[in-house]
Amino acid sequence: MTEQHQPPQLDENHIIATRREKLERMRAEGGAYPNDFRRDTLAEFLHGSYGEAEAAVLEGETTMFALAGRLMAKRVMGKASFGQLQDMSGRIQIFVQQNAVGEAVYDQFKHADVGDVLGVTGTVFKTKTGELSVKVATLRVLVKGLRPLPEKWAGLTDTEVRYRQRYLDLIVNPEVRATFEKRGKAVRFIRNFLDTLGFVEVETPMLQPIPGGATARPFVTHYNALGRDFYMRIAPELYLKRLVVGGFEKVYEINRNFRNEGLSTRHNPEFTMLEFYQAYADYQDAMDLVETLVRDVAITVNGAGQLSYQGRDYDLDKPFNRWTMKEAVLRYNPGLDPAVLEDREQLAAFVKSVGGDAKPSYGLGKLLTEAFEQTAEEQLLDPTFITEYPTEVSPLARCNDANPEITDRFELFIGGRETANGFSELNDPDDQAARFHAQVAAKHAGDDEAMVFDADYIRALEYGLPPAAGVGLGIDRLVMFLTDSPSIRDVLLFPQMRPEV
RNA sequence: GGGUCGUUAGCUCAGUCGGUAGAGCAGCUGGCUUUUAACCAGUUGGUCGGUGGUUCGAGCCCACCACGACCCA
Repeated sequence: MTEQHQPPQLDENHIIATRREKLERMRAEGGAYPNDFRRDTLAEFLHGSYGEAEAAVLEGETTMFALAGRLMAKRVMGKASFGQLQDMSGRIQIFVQQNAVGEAVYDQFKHADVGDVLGVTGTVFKTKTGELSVKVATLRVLVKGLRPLPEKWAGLTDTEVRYRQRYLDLIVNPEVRATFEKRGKAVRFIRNFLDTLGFVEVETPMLQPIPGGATARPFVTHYNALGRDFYMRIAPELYLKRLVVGGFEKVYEINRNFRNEGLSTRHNPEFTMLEFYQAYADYQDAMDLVETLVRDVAITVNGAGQLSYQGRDYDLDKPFNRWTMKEAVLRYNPGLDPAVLEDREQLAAFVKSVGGDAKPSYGLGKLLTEAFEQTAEEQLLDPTFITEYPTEVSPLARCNDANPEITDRFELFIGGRETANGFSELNDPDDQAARFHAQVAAKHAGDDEAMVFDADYIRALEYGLPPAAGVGLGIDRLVMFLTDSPSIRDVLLFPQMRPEV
């Protein structure tokens, strides 16, 4: 019994050792990891079909069902026992009687452990407390669980273990599964929403020779065959706009971006963005589309436009606020003289007074943005579009026709967090080249988030990018909001963590 | 990067003034044919995150390190 299947005892305790002994017994009897059991129903189906039926009616019910799942609770009383079986659809109680299944099988169930995967057949009935249950006819242990599950009452609460061992979190915390099902539903809805409007979904490179489309530090990797470094993309933007040049006039991509930043409850180094581009549309059209999309995704996922996030109520059915950046700064700084926003020295002093950065190289636009980020951003709880972003901080956006100091750009804030960013695209290749040069200069001046010159992108613009609007929308932050999740890690199945020691 | 808090049995947590390491659940043994945190009796299980230090003696005090949570940048 002690020979061939015994792996090195690295992480053993007596509970695991006991379960291994049970496994060895199963191996010896030739039934350790079978894959010939087939279920024909799910817990949810049984509840749906029989949950409302009277106990007396079910007594005549002879239909045999086969179901399988993880044993989540076990209550043994002499010669009759109850258990809870959990499958992908939910849980259902099973009732095992010695004189129904025989002494050997009953004994097997008595020694089964919470965490084992069982396959059972049987008929439905209701207990005297009225709980729909399966009266077991046959029962097999399909998979022996070697590690004990977390304690049944307090459960698994250690956030570190929950994130590192998400499978365990999913087994014992049903609401985690619900969050990720909502996430899937939201993404599916967004695809369907855009498809219906005639957008085409595409996939563009994640491994890029020149990182572009956003101001952020990229991850660097090495391409052996080419003998040079490549970058994990920080945004798909420049590729998607090349596709608009190529004639994909309504195009989108939902996929991962990578930014070389710290870890926090709001940031994960890889995150999911929707980006879409529409030719012959401007940022106002894009705002309208985003507003509809966000409202409808909430209704699809949660059933209503009204929802609660971290204890505060939100009503997405109401029109979203639309303020300019200056309006937002003045709104949250009631004593501030609007003239200050037009004077570089006074504005720099103000920015410093509210804890912002005011480097000598910053112009009025960058200082205004600092003031906005310091004093307004996190107060933008109800969905709010902020417009009139300074050109200085918007290297890819089209300048406003009436005022070249600002761009036709918006950001959407929900719950104090930036959730979407969109603008009328800059399609003048000479203007774009000039802004790239400014970014390159900023990079040389020490801004390691500044952009790199992308000559092919300029070449594409020289063929002619139709007038267009584009939007990036953070899926993770949207899902956080929709699922009332305080941390981005709660909406990522496997959030980035420091490696285990 | 800085601050605060945390790390004790498989899980959830206690641990007094520095003086032999505790509970519940889980596990094991026995009893129990409608339980549902089942119950009753008995019982196993510990490198107290790691490394040093102070001390006759450290889970507890000190230093450093690792990982995590929260706040700040």
